[in-house]
Amino acid sequence: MNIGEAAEATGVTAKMIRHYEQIGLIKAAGRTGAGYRVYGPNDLSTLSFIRRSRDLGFSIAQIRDLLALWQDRARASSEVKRIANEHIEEMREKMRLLQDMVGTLEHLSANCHGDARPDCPILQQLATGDAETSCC
Amino acid sequence: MNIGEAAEATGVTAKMIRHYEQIGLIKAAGRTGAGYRVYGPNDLSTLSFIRRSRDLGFSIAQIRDLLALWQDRARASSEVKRIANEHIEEMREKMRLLQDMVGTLEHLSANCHGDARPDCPILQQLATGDAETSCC
DNA sequence: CGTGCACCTTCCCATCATGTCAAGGTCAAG
DNA sequence: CTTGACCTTGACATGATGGGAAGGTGCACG
Repeated sequence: MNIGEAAEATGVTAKMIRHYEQIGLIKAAGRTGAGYRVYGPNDLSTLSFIRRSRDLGFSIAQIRDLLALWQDRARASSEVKRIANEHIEEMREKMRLLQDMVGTLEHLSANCHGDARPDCPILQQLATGDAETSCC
Repeated sequence: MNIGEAAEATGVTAKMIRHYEQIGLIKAAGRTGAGYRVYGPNDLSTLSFIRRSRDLGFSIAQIRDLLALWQDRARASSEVKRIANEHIEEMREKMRLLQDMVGTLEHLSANCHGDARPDCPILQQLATGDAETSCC
């Protein structure tokens, strides 16, 4: 199986497959006489695993660990769970930060006329750091 | 005022001030005879404006627009509000994506024993794409 | 006046995951 | 044999930021 077919089958682009090989996330694929990379069912499973991990937002480093655990028959599920929970916490933290920013900006936007006049609490806040519109 | 003092005063690192100058976000600072950049009160205001904008998650491109509006006395606040609302929507979208990932992963994690045994619904899902633990 | 230290300058490289583009080799069908 | 689709490597870009090297400047203290 060529890299293009493997890409099609797993949803990982050919570009990324080569990249993952280069950074050592996956082992180097076999080659034909002409130098084409060749992929078998095992490789496809690994690539699909990576794709699903990325879809869940795991970083390359985390995927590296997950792959190692996946291929370790003596693994403890606690370790997998730890990585997952860590990642959940990271994502929750990102959401918190976004929520804070959205909250502030929503408040400012709500107090902005949004018409042709130039005065605007959003710019006011950005310029001075004063909330001026501490209305509530 | 030196770049270091300006950085201290505004919370924008010297590194980033130079960078913003290079990409044309701020105009080139004046220089002393020796080539040191010099900053005045106006420059500090601009840098603080940028810093607050970044704290609210605006991209450089958006900040460029906001700065232009800020310096335009004939601006319409509707334009500022539009940029802000656009940004709010972007952030909400990011939160939605995160929430989806967190939801899925939480579900998997909740069904993982997290003990010394190797079987683990998280790895199961990553490997096969089957939710196996469609318990509820 | 000299020395040392903190600061400044420019320039290059790294991150992270991904995309784009270019120049050239290979394969299969017509 | 040509054409077109595919493969190869390599370089460069993104966005915002950090790190570091190599060399010049400013100031205070002895």
